[in-house]
Amino acid sequence: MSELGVTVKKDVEFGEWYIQVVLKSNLLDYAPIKGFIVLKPYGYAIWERIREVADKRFKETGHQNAFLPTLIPESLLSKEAEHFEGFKPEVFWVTHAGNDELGERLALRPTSETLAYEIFSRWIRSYRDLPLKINFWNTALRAEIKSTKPLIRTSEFLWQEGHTVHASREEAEQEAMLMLSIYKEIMEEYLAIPVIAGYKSDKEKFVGADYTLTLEALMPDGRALQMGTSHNLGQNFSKPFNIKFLDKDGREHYAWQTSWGISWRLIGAVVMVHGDDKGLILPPRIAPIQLVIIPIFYGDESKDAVIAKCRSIHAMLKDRFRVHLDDREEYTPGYKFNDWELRGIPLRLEIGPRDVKQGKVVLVRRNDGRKASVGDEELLDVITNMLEDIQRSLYEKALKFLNDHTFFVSSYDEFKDHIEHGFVKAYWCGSQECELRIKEETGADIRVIPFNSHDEGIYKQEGRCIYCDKSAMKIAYFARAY
RNA sequence: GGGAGCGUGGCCUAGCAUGGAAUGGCACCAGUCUCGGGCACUGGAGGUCGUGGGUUCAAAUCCCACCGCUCCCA
Repeated sequence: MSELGVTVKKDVEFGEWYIQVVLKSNLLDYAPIKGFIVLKPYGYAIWERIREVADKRFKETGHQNAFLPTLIPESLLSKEAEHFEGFKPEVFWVTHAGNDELGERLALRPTSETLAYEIFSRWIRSYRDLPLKINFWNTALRAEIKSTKPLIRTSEFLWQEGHTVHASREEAEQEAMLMLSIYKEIMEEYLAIPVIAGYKSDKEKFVGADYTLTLEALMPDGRALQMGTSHNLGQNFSKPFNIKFLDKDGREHYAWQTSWGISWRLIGAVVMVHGDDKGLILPPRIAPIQLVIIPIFYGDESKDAVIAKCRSIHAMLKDRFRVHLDDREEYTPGYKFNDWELRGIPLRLEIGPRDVKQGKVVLVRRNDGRKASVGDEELLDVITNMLEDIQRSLYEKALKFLNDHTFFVSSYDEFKDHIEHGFVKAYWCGSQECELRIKEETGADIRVIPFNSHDEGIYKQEGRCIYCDKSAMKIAYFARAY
């Protein structure tokens, strides 16, 4: 019992719990380099599900996939000064080809804006070439010396980075907002994780962007996790990279740009938000295996009948669901129950001699352990409903946690009382000075300045900054973050 | 940026104080047997004790240096 399963309680030792779950559920392994991980087939299968869903939405909204090099010449990376300064401390550099020192250092991409835009500038001539909407599924490398955590913060990560070029400011704004809404849909409807949407503060925005839109989720330990970002780059890159187009008016204009990304960090969020003391719990819509069939038999005579039924049920389900028949003979059913629970499979289907006789199967829900005995003929409908119900339950539970751990405060003392337990929502005057002080004194950042905060009743009137007490129109969500 | 911990078969671990044949469990392989919540038994294979140097008749153990990894806090 001891070492196969998770040996600590999620509520008691959250950090240790997380590590044990991601390792023991076979999502990933450590790599022989500090801060790097190996995504194993099971973890990669989850990434493939996320990618499938996202890719479909990207294509529906007119984006195309492409690929570009991993290496970026220093001269390009440094072309937009603010951007370069921001990434400089965490860039890995290639300095040699074989034994020969390179004339110019090459960066392992921390993100591809500079490289992509140097290329885009050669592709774009007129307004007819716009909008240009390209997405890259690749990895990025950022040297994380300290505070690494598998999937959440690693020196290399799988992600997608979308890059678009538009003829007008308005179009770029709409694009940044559209992609944020697609991300939100994926997070809430597929990952079953509620998120707060809004703006980053200037301090926290992407270096080189006019502004950054973000989606923030709350983890069970009360810390916030940035789930995805969408940047309006304005003309900050089109100018240094000379992305110009000839417009209908016969004049050349600098283009307007966006970039946006989500990463395998989302898998880490799913683990943290939904998992329990037994291990992973995967939302049905992204689970690589939605239900697992486990045969139970005594002796050879019941075995044949049980296996036969398992096969026919498997055949019946396999076109509708992602289903796996675990017919390994070297493991007992009890072992398999624990094993698949650790891996977070949403539904378990048990078939034993009793069920063969009665024309039924036993269904067990991973999220709440509830068991049901179901007749073969109604199985398809019952499973469909159960998977939907599990998906919904996970979201609702996460939403309740978010609501229960979001605190509106009107004094700095209250702020400090709550900041370790979740999101603290407070008025903020907008000055970076207050933001920095709060960070220093409490360890908390502004995670997001929500959209439409003034539409909600309580915030309609002007308030007072939580730190300096000057008049404030803005509401911000503060939290300690990963 | 600050702090702590750890390196011994694939994994976990004993041994280290007081130097003298490397311990046990899990996993693995073969067979018998079992199966409605991590079955049992028998046998088996598997080791540069992180690396380098030093002390010693003798080093996992003592000394020096290095390397690597992890966690916690900001």
